[in-house]
Amino acid sequence: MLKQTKRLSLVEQVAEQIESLISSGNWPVGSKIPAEPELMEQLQVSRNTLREAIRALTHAGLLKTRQGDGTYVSSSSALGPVLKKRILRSGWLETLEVRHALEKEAASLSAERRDEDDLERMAYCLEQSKIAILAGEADLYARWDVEFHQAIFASSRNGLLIELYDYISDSVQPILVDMFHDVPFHSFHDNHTQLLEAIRKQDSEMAVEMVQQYIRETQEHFKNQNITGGHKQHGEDEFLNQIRT
Amino acid sequence: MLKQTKRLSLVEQVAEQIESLISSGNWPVGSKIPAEPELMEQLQVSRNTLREAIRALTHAGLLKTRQGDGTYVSSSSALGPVLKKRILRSGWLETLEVRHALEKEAASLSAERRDEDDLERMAYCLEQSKIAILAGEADLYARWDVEFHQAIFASSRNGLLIELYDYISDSVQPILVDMFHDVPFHSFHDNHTQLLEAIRKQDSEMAVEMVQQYIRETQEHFKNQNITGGHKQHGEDEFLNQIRT
DNA sequence: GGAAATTTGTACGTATGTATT
DNA sequence: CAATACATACGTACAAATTTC
Repeated sequence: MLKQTKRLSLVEQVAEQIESLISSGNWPVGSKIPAEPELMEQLQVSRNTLREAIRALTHAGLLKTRQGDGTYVSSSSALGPVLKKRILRSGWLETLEVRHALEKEAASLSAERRDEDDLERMAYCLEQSKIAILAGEADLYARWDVEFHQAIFASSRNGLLIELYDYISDSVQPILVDMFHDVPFHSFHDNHTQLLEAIRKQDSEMAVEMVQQYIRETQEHFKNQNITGGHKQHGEDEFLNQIRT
Repeated sequence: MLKQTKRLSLVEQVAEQIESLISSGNWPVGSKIPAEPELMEQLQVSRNTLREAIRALTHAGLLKTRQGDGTYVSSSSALGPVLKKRILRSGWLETLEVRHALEKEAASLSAERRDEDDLERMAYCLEQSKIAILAGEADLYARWDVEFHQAIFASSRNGLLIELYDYISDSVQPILVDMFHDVPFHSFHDNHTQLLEAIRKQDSEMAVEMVQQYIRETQEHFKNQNITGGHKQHGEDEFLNQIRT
């Protein structure tokens, strides 16, 4: 029943062009795109056609328009916004379980594929987090903890895995930052040090075991806190969402 | 500080309404939605406003319009189409690695949470696949194999996990069906039988081990076939990295 | 407060593809 | 096959709301 249209509609062509301008970096995230009259001239289309294209990308989460001001790039990929919207309908536990699945895979792949630069990057992140611990700065520690995990994912050499983790990780970041206030930092730091060592020795099984260890600690925290709800607490502030994601 | 922009744009309101009609099942997948004039009347908006809303949902993959015919519902969720589009840019190996990450998690969770109905369903799927093997029907076996895995995911009780698997699984289905022609079925069937047994005994570690076993067989097949991966050239890099192990 | 810039919403006309008579 | 009706595609023009300076 489904037939493939040989020719894309004009609106889709325009949307494709704009999308490629965004993904290529010509229109960076946060930048203001040209006004309607100018784009009409450059793309040689009518206002209605241009508006439908922009509306499509706005709905997809790539653009944000502010009446009386202009239209701004809010994301470089359509996957992020959609995934985040879906995650809002899930409970914290569901989201964390998916995140953990990705973390175990990344640790395993990292142990196989990491190079010296990767190891150096991970070690640097751990050093910085150690400094943050000694200074007692929870926020700073959380930031370097995230960087550490992202370094592991980067060394997995799997772009899809990296991207999925980024979006899911963003959505559960608040709850994890909150957790850092109740759980002793050094426990995670010791674990992460062993995780790095396993990756350095290319011991996939040990790396996965280390990931599972801090996952268990995270889950213990959830049980103690008796958190059962969804993401709603952090979902209502979507209105004052900045231009940048 | 009265900051909140109280109202969504008219177009977004219309899009929301249509989206909820789709996700609620009032407009099932494959059905034809009312024509523009009728929707204009029902929603009390102008034609352009309605068209922008429909265009947004069309771009998101929820609707498909055919000039001269009408507009049809093509998906009940926005996540599926976007994820599939993203996967097209990845290599087969990348996609399979993510899929495997989800499968391991699902097997582990299933071992913890499955009930008797779940076990019954899984056992039934295995029986049917056994029948397909004896009849020598590869397509039929592939279908029941998919059903078996979906039964495992269903018993993970994690809606996000289930949804992600569905979309990713769809995208790699062709390559897996192809693989069934070269790999002895009974090897997978024996493995799956043990996997079911592990889930029945609520032995998470054994369940994960069984998943990893058939993953290894799948990867062996890829090495032998010298498949360079996906629709993109860069997929070859990931494959070569995988070869090194 | 006012003027300019920008997006929003509406109305109408024409063209083109599809199905039906 | 031709004619007709219907549905979507694309274009122009005008008025309104919002933000910035």
